[in-house]
Amino acid sequence: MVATEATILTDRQREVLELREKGRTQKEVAEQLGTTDANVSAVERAAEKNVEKARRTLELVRTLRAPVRFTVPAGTSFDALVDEVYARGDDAGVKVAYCRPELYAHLYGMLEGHSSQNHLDTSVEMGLTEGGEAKVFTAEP
Amino acid sequence: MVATEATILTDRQREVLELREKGRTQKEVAEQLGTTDANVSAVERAAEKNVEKARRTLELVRTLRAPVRFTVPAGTSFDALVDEVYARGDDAGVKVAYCRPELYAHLYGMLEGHSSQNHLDTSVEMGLTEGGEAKVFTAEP
DNA sequence: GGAAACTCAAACAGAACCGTTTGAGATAGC
DNA sequence: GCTATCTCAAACGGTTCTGTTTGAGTTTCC
Repeated sequence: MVATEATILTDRQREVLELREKGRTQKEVAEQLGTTDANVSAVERAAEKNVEKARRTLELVRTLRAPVRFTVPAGTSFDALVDEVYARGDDAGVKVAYCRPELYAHLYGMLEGHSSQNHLDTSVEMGLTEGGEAKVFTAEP
Repeated sequence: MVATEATILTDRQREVLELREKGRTQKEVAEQLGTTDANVSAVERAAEKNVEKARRTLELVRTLRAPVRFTVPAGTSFDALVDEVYARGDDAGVKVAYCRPELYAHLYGMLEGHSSQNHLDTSVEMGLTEGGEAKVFTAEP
């Protein structure tokens, strides 16, 4: 049995996840635990939600610990934005982990909701992690 | 500002972590948020606990998803244990990510509380992850 | 069509967690 | 010694989460 201590999963959730991982159907798990399949489904869903939360938490922390942070004003073009990211990385001694076209595409994807015609609609807060990943801090609308 | 949605950190915890990350003292953060330094300390502590929980959760899940699992009986020597791990990995087509002395040392460290004189005191449940990491499932005493 | 496996939403009581306050105690630098 | 910084524990009211039940829907395979 795997221990749950100091985890955001409950014992029940771990139990269900473990049996399901072994290939049991929800009904089989339900019978073994003395409950209904609908309940197993619900517990499994809650467990997955928690795992996703844990994943996002670690990503948030990595973002918070970003050693490089700066704000780019509205109206900036993507070309200028890419330049800015490289420049800030250089200043702080962080090597950006993307080549230019990669970074361009990455930022374009992240900022789809904040841009039109290759220019930013709103000002955007950016960061670079220790590993050189580019992050956008501003929440999606 | 960084978003907290779908995370196990609360907005308050993220707020404190963020300001602290910028180098503010707890008292400065307390003044900015209109509370006491003891409170900031408590919130910061809760936040760190949550981050640790998230880390352990992901590790637990990686363990649960281990494709190779087996139990080693009490009395097994570390030499035999190491052999067993390699054999099980071979059987399942998983390449163990350690060379022999590494694996030996790794297992020795993990099983310190469960062994004496190079032999296991108790039976131990083991697993190999997809990446070939060796895990011990049995909880520490 | 029908059965099997699974999902979804609403409701409920009990448990866990939150931020905060209070008061006391480390720990380090001057 | 004093001060600044941070920690720790106990307690509190309030919020959130948990597992469960019930009843009704998918989706998928035969």
